[in-house]
Amino acid sequence: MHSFTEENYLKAIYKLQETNGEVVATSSLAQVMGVHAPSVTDMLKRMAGKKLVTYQKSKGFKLTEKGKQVAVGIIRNHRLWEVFLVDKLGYKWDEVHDLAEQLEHIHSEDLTNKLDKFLGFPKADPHGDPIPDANGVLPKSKAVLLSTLKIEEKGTFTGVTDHTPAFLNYLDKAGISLGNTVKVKAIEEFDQTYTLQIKPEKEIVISYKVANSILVNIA
Amino acid sequence: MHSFTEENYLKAIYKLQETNGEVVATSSLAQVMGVHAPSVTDMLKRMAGKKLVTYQKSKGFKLTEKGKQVAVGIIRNHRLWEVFLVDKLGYKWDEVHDLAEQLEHIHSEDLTNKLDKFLGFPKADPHGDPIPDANGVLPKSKAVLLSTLKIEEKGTFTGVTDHTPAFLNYLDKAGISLGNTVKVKAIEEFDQTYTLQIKPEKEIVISYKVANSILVNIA
DNA sequence: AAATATAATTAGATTAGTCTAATTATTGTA
DNA sequence: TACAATAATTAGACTAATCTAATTATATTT
Ligand SMILES: [Mn+2]
Ligand SMILES: [Mn+2]
Ligand SMILES: [Mn+2]
Ligand SMILES: [Mn+2]
Repeated sequence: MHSFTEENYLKAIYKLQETNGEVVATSSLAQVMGVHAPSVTDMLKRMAGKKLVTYQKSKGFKLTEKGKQVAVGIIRNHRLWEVFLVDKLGYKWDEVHDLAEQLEHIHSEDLTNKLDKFLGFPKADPHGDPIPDANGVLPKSKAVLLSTLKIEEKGTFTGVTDHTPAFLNYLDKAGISLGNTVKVKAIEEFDQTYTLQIKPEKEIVISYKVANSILVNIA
Repeated sequence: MHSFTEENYLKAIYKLQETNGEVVATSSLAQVMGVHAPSVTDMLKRMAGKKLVTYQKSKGFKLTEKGKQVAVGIIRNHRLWEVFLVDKLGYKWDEVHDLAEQLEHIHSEDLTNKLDKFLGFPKADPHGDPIPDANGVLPKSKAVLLSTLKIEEKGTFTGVTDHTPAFLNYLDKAGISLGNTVKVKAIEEFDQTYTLQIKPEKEIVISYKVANSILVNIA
């Protein structure tokens, strides 16, 4: 079908479009793909030929509907495999991303769907990211950054925006896990440090940087 | 580490060495890899440079110890994934080979070992082929071809030498599954057709070709 | 608007893995 | 042993994905 490389470009474009708007620049893509700009220009021209992206010289590019379908399919694979690794094989949430980067490229819709069923049709991966369904529909999340909450507001910890093992490990050590209820007890004026209540009698202090990497659903 | 292509060459050489003796010919390998002879010469020269095989111009090649280790590792992956697909995802034994051809190339010893544990350290894959342990040790099987049994001899069906879906499906239809006890009731002089007793009161007739593709452990 | 800085593309090369056509080596037979 | 058949290698070319260096296009300042 498509090469791993093409699939990785599609995924990267998809994610850039999600966060940075419709049109993606050569340089951004080069950066996230870890290649130099001319490689991107070349690759994208080839992919435009396959109708996976639209491309106008020096104007950037965006995914076609077809390209988007493929991208979402890979993301579905990635997140389902992450659930498998954590729920079934006992991996920790900070260990699974690189393996899922490999497993996401196994080409079989049937396998993906059987895996989905085996896992009990999970709605989110171990990091709280939503899993597209078999039709490529991605549930729209209404989670917001913890850093947008005001004092006394409450929410449920549903995801992270930083997926690095370093950050995930920090959360483990701090005792914050997906599903926890958090209530903002105080926000330090000077440096935006947050004091949170998690569990009835546990209070913790986190930096703004941390609060800005945590997603919550407001209660 | 190694490319998928290299891994597939190693696996193919390993299997050729198992069945056709130590030294492998360019043409045999070209045939099983589905490429033309010059591609093999090229590839094998590169692989000799990496000390995966030894190569003497026009004299054929064989795996080094290092090459053998890699090959056995891939085979371990392949067979464990086949067990996963059948035992956990509900695939049938004739459907899993091509998926395992993809999954076997996931690079992670740790994943392989966790999968092994999750599956309960199986000794054999769904086709009865032995699974190498974490040290690459492959249990030596003493299974023989059903076609070597004499009248009134009994055995346990433990594997197949033909892995095609067509043959596996035939066995399903004939009602022969791994683990079944078989007893040779008659062998037709004219065409070597076998009459077998499987289960207390069930007798079936199979061709020589079939008897020659079934492995049994003599009781 | 012109000058400068930044971003993107083109040109030309490289590597892995493959091909076809031509050549050389090995093997089997007369 | 010499001749023919078969097997293997070399030569030269192609594609996907990458690179560096040079060039062109766009954006930002003065
Ligand atoms: Mn991930
Ligand atoms: Mn994830
Ligand atoms: Mn198989
Ligand atoms: Mn098998």
